[in-house]
Amino acid sequence: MPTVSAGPRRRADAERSIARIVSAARERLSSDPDASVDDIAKAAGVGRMTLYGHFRTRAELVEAALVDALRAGEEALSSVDLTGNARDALARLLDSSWSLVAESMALSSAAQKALPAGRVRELHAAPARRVEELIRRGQDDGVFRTDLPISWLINVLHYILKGAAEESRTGRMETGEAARVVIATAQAILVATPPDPHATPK
Amino acid sequence: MPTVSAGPRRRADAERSIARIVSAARERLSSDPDASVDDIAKAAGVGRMTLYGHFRTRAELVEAALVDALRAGEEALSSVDLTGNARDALARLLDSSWSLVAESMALSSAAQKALPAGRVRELHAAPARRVEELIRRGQDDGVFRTDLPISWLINVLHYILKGAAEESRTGRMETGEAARVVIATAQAILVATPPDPHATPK
DNA sequence: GCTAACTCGTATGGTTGTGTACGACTTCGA
DNA sequence: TCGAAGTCGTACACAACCATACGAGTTAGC
Repeated sequence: MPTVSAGPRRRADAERSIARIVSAARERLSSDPDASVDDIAKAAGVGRMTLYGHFRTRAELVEAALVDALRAGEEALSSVDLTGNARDALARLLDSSWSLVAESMALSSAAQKALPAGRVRELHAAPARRVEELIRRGQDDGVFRTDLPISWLINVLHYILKGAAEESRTGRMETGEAARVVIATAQAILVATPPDPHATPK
Repeated sequence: MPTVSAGPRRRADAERSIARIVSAARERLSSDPDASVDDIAKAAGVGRMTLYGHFRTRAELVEAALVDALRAGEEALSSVDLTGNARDALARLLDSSWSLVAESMALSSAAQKALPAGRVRELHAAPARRVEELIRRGQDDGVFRTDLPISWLINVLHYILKGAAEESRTGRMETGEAARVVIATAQAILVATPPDPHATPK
């Protein structure tokens, strides 16, 4: 795996090529999950053979692109302040996550097809943990609801983000509007309704 | 389009073949959106050539399958009582929609790829209208929120359903649990929070 | 029972994409 | 500067898939 892991010391130009390839793979796959290896090589400005010299299969390439995108996302999200009121922290987190998810949505679906089942979810474990911790804290504080499975609460946020990304991609929603809508929707799902006026009798 | 539209009178066996093909197409494409024409023909128990005799291209076949699935869905949903409290009506509608969407999710994605852009949404217009009317009524009754675009409210329900379908498909959520979770989530999104405890100051 | 409609197998052509092989050229790095 | 590492083009093998053509057999419908 010549991604970021301990490389057996490569030459400088090889390093540069790999960087350009991974970058191009992210860019191309993010706009078309079915982009061919050839497309990506062209976009990277290298020959297809060079690419195959570093990534033996398409799957390896896609995984490297996804890992890189996740790394970049992790970096961007690590600076988000998650302290204080959980409801507001959630808003801040979503505000920063929104564009990241929107951009790498197609990439994820490419990975879904090219990688063995479960691998994508496995790679998303770290970012998911961040969300999970925030939700748990909100629950402990009595701000978030506890009557639905935590795994669903985590994933539904992702589905909402993906949905909003598609709305904006196809021009059905303004990009600026999207953040507001996503946050309002997510809060509606997560925030515990205090009294519940005409609660359904059990 | 040899689907349901006024056929130029076909023979009985042809009619039967078409029915079997469309049915097989629905079944196969619903479990694998990339199923080949050959797969579908085999599943229908007919030769590939027979299939091509009725559907000139793959796109035509996929569209026929989608139209048929939508027709079946429309039929099932037409018996749902949407009167009374909008919140409860929504629950009934989702309870009936849930499994339909879950089953035809892959089919939709197949259509997304095989059909020209926007065509899928066009075909979904009728079912979407049903949801829209319910939401509007709920808004008029003061039961549903009005601070988010109606198109988003409609689509987000669909995203939730798709999400729940995936959760259940990959075994991360019980099928029985899914309906409850979907309904609770959808209600949280749509139902207007009466007081809003610590409203964000404008 | 006769015709037209239908079915079906096999073969063929064309496209697209993945992955490998070979050989020549260029660039890094010590 | 010299060897190794890297790059690159072309070509090839291979596999799917879509779509068409031909021709022979089968069935429905009047």
